[in-house]
Amino acid sequence: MSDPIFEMHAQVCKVFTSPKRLEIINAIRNSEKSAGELVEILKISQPNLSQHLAVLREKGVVAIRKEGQNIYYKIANPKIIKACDLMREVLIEKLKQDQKLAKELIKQGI
Amino acid sequence: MSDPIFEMHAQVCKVFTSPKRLEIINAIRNSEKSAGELVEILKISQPNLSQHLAVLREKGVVAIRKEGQNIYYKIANPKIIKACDLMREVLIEKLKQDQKLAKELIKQGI
DNA sequence: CCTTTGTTTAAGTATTTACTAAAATACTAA
DNA sequence: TTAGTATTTTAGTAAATACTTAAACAAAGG
Repeated sequence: MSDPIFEMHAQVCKVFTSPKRLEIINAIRNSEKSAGELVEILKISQPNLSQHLAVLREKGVVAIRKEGQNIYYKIANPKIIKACDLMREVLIEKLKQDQKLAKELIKQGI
Repeated sequence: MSDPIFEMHAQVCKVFTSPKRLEIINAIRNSEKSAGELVEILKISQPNLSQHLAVLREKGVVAIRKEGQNIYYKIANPKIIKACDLMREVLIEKLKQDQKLAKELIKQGI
């Protein structure tokens, strides 16, 4: 077994490893949304959405507010958005770099 | 299938979801290390380490330098370290918050 | 109480990921 | 070329994750 802090750290980061969870995080980054609203936005089944929300809750990256029959979700810590955005930038920069390399190879006729 | 950008974003973030990969990232955050050195540090088998390095390479988060028989690994983009550190802070803050809540409950005698 | 609406949980299956052991590749030096 | 060291790749298996369907739970209104 690895050091428990690395273990926990890895567990928290699992919130980012599903495109649907990333879409949820993106949908609630500026304003809270109910589970029903998220179903509309993501266009997935309610149980599937609910399971992804459960992952986000268990890892503590979302906070909830109950109002009547609705449950509203929001991001628990703004650092989550910062980290998420940074990784998006890493991806974009890598894609640009790959594209640049590809162009150079084509120019050289390889 | 989700939007390809969320799909790719999720793929990149998989580098953070193994405690061993986090330990590798931590080990090379300040200075490059060879695969052999990393085996020493992590205390895992060379094939297992090599597989984790392969994940890091495929996602483009590490850069390599070959020197003789050795292959040195370093972080490809400092934003990866920033994102990793932010998620660590999110974890720490959550642990502190949980601890605080637990204390309050005990004080109330619940 | 019964029904409706919003949401979660459970069960089953398919896919993905991680680990172990064995084999292969790459480079260096004798 | 042969041997030795560093590293990766492959194959097989065990464990974790994601999705679908069906069932359960919770709150509100008639």
